Amino acid sequence: MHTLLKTFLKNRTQLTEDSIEFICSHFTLRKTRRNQILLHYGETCQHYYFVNKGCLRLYTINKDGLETSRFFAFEGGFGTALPSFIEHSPAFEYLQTIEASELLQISRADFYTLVDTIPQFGLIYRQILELGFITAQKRIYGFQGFDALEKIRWVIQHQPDFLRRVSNKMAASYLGLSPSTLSRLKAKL
Amino acid sequence: MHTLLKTFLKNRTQLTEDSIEFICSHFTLRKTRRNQILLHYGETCQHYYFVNKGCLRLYTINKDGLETSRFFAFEGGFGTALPSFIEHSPAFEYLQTIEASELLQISRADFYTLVDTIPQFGLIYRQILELGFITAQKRIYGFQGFDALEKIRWVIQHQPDFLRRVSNKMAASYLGLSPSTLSRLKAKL
DNA sequence: CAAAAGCATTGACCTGGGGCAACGTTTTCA
DNA sequence: TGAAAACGTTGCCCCAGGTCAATGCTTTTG
Repeated sequence: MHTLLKTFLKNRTQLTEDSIEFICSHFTLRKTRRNQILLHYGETCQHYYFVNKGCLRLYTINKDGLETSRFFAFEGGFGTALPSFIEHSPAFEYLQTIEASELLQISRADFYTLVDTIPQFGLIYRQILELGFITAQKRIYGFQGFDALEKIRWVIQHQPDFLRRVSNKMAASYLGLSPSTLSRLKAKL
Repeated sequence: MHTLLKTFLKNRTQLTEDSIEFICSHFTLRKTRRNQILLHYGETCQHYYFVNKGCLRLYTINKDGLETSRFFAFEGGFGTALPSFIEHSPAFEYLQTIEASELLQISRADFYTLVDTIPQFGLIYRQILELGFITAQKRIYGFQGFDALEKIRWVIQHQPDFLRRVSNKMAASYLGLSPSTLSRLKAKL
């Protein structure tokens, strides 16, 4: 059950088998259905999730009812509503699994206890933050000045499975395009 | 010379006077001119900067020669080309002071030594990362679905001094608008 | 397993905001 | 301090990509 998570941990730091077991023991399995919502807008996020199977999506709905996808985590990735989780404040976003999924979840309290007591785990958290920061920057700034076609080429290049895995509608809302435009342009390669 | 930095540190954690002095002793003063470039595209960023006076800008120039401003740090703020600094790799951006400025700079090596040896400083770094992450998210996702006028209202609301302090051109490149559009819309309040 | 709801695709039409250029003002620097 | 360069503003034109709607396909659910 914790195989994938253990691999994740081993790939990032030197940790003894015992520490790894100890860390893993704080993660519990949660099975979810397609389109199941884990966190509603306005709720405070209490868990960090590791995706064992399936896919986690972070999104918002603006005042006009328009959905915007912010982030997707697939197998082997971590995800949560980070601003809410960090600041312990109501989220301005939703968290859902877009497929039937298996998540390993850890509570906020346990998470920060591990961060503060196991230096290696603190390091992993720092890496997650650093990487998250960099990835977000790259996506955003990489997109700056891109037209619709360039954005599509960009995802195909950087996340080859993305368009296959995610619905046209969600992909469009991630790229900041209308579903029609994405559909039209995909038809032209 | 280190007054502002000390205030910054004191506001964020409990640190003894000695630790604060010790931390500050690693920051050296650097005076720069208007439009002086501190880091060129392709160079590896070796310093973290604290702005004592003036303003630091992070920007890129794309293949068509178009400038995009990514981030501004004013008095009392930290700034650097974070992806390059973190990954110790060539930057895909420039760093400059857009006014004559006084910066307190710390070398990458010293910075990470402090992070690793003074837990409180590690905590401050974590806070900077968390905050940077959240701020970036808010700016980006806050802008999603905003039209030009809404973006302008957003900065006026959240960074009232910004439009006054920064040239029309730079503000436009930060907001993802053309200078003409920004100019036109400012005229209509 | 059939009705209903949701999604993808595509055509017709429309518009926000970008590009370009002209002109006045401000900044730069020899 | 004066010529040159850079910037801000504004008018005119145009197009990438949005909205809306029709059609057919796929998924959901009672």
